[in-house]
Amino acid sequence: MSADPLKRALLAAARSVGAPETTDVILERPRDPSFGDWTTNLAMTLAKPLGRKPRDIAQALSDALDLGAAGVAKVEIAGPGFMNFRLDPGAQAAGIARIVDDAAHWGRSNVGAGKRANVEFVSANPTGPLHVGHGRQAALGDAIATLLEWTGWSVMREFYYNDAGTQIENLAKSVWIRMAQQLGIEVAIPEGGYNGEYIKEIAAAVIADKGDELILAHVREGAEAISAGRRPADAPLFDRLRLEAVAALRREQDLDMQAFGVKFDTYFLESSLYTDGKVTQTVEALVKGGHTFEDGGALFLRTTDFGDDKDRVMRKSAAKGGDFTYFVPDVAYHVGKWERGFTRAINVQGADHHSTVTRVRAGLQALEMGIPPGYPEYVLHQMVTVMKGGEEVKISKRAGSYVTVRDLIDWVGRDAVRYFFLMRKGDSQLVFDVDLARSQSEENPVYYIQMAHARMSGIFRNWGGDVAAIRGADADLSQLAEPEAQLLVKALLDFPAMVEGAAQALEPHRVATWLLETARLAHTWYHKHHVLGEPEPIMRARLVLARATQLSLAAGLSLLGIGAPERM
RNA sequence: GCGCGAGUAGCUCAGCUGGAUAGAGCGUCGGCCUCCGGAGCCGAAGGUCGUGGGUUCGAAUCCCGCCUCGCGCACCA
Repeated sequence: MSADPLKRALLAAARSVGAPETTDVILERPRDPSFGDWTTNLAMTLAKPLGRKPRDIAQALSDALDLGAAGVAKVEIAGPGFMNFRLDPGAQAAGIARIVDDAAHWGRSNVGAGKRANVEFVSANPTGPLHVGHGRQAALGDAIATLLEWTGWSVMREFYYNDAGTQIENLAKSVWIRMAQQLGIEVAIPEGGYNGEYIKEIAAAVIADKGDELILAHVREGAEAISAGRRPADAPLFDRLRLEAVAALRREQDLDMQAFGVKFDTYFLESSLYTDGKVTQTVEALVKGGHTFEDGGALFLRTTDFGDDKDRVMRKSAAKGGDFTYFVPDVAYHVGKWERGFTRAINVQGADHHSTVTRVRAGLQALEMGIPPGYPEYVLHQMVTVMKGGEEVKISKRAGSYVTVRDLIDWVGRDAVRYFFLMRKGDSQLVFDVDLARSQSEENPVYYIQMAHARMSGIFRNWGGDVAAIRGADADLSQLAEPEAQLLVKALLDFPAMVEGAAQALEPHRVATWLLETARLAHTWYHKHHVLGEPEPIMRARLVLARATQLSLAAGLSLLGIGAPERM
């Protein structure tokens, strides 16, 4: 029994005592279960419009309430005017019939009504393997996208490659230097260069592949130029190295995401914004709109008109190279998202990028093209600390200076990595305990939840019947009257509302919390009450509950991209 | 200094958008293996919700001040 019949009955009761047409009924789960199954503060909110005491109103509402229609066994008035409802246990348990009868839609809703949302996440520069922060973004972004899909949005998962700009230039220079070193030339990696193992691998691959064409004198000249802070004279070779390096790292990052089970619909290249002319178009539109000015040879956008604390440079002065700063393509990129028809754009990023939020939005507002001020939305997450053997891990062999997503997956497996990244809300810092994630014991929440699912599956294995054919009508669900069964039933019936709330708040951790709690209730019920070997009516009812539990746990796990094993 | 985030049990964290006696996991202590998987279950102890004010019937939750920690404050991305 969901809250809906109760809500309708209360609304009718409210009308009959003279409540305004606009009255809304808010039902909540009481914090303390001994207060009942549902509670409402309706009488208190009606106190002012009706000019009566809350407790009197509560009594009048209680008298007017159609208990049968509401599925309520008992109403209590408590405290300043709360109304507590205890549902009829049979009526409540009957609610789980719809879980097993229509498993494919359980937990899904349609508030998004097919509107288009773009979820952009990871968006790493192709300059190195993905680090743990990207892992958190991947887990968050993928889960948020799934949550939106479950609530009726049409979602595109997008990865934005910053494949233009200074960092890529540094990447190419680093590869050049490693190549030179491997050819016997003595040079050092310059300031700001990359020095992970993977750079050596790329350099070695280039030599192996194109060794015959390499002109040693050019390599030497380039190495010296890079050391002196310039570009190599052999521009075609430098270009080639850049492309090789970017391609190699994109392959590597793709493999990382594949290992993590994350699939993107679109890979968007920053460089395409330049080749398509979108960047210059955006700049022209901004200049035309009158929100720009020049100072010291640089072109500024007056972002302070839109809440920024200082104006930002769009195009550097000639003395600084005359390039656009990164946020210009970023604005052009988001114009593109809007033009592609995404009424929502959600960006999942590390909190260290939060300064870009105001800037990008300011750029979009300055264009005055009707984009809402809150576009795009941002989900920013705090830093991740990796702990192993009681100590913080900072170094990865391949990447050199940071722990990679691949390291984590290798250590603890995909499911545990996903869960650990999602069990905390994004805006709190996360301690990733590798030893805990790896342990196959009750301490590990992932195993605990998966075990609950496996146990339900185990019941069906021993039963031997056709699990998929189990229907609510096969059983008298009022048999599920024990406290342990009722608590589990309530948790299961909360699932759709939980999903909707998590989707609306863009907070996948609510799913993780729900899973852990529901798994606990499932273990407790399983331990206390047997399914098989009980009298037929009881067994039938418990099979339905076990099936509803199995389906709900599997649904919650799949929302987070985690497997639901039939056996452990 | 300014902006953003965090501060809740010994530890790691929830707290459903302002509700009743603030919860979970781990850890600690104490129980439970003839039982659909003990990779488990049950119970107990444990908190001045960083701090000082304010808003109201009611605050961990909203507002202001202060303290601590993290991140960011480029003509880098």
